[in-house]
Amino acid sequence: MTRDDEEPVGLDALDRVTWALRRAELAVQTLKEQRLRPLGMAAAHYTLLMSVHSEPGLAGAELARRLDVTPQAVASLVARLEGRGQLERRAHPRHRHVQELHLTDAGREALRAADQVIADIERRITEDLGPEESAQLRTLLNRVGKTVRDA
Amino acid sequence: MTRDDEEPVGLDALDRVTWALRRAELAVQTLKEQRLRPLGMAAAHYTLLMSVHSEPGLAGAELARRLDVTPQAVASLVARLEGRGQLERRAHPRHRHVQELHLTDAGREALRAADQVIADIERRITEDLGPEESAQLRTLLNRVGKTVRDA
DNA sequence: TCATCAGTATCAAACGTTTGACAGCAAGCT
DNA sequence: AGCTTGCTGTCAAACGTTTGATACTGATGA
Repeated sequence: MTRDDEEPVGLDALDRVTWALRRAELAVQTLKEQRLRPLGMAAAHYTLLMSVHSEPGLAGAELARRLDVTPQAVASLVARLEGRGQLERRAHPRHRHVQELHLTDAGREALRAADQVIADIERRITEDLGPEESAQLRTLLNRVGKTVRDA
Repeated sequence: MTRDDEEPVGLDALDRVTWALRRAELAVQTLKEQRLRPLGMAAAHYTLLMSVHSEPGLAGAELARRLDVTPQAVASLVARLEGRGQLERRAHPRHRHVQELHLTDAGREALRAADQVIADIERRITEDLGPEESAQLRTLLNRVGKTVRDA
């Protein structure tokens, strides 16, 4: 490296990949939140319900790991959703201290309504990109995730 | 659309583009935070310093719009960075109520150190992807952002 | 058997952000 | 001039999350 990199600071920061990534994610998240609000649901609630739906019966701590959030954050969401009757905590058959998480019928219905909204956003994106480039974007994003996690 | 989409809920949610987007952004953000911590700086601080560096002299509210955060969040960050002597607020020449934001020398130095860390992460990603696909990823992400913002 | 260890859940406190409301300043208009 | 409108910055309160600490359970190994 004989090049003279002694710039005061990178001036090319605006067109970095991670910058574009942040902007895109922020925009998507904002739109989701906005569309979900009329249904009385936050994006975090939807994410949690969807996770429980796809893998019923796992514990809060385990769920927290999958979503990359703290166990307390999950507990907070679970408490709220349980209060609404959309989620239910059952005692684990073997480990008494552990609680399995399951969706109630009301929870399934709420998730169904929310997922229509989310799926619509997803559809708008994939239609704009086209099927080929959507798949490519997914691949690239997964590769970035893997690279960064291994760092 | 004669297809029967009456699934109880999308079971394909795990390989949606927006899901991959969330995972990737989360991983990148986590790594940034982790690498920036030893320097006593949060990712939000870095972002703010970088923005002020690239466009000095703009007001807090204007800065908030560029970063897609609330003015209060900016004010909070500015207060902290000003307390550290990395940022300075000057009275606008015409509008007395408005305050221009400028970096101090200490701020420039802190930004330089932080940017080495961030640029290293960026480099790791772009090297892993290759220049061609990095550019493509950037393009796709920008398109997603634009599509979603127009929705 | 008993002791240690890993994993889960819960509590309390600190932190950062959002929301809502307020006051000040400049430009535009009647 | 006087008035409205738009934008700015600040304050206070509510909310959600993280951090740190604690109690309990089941499994592991001496």
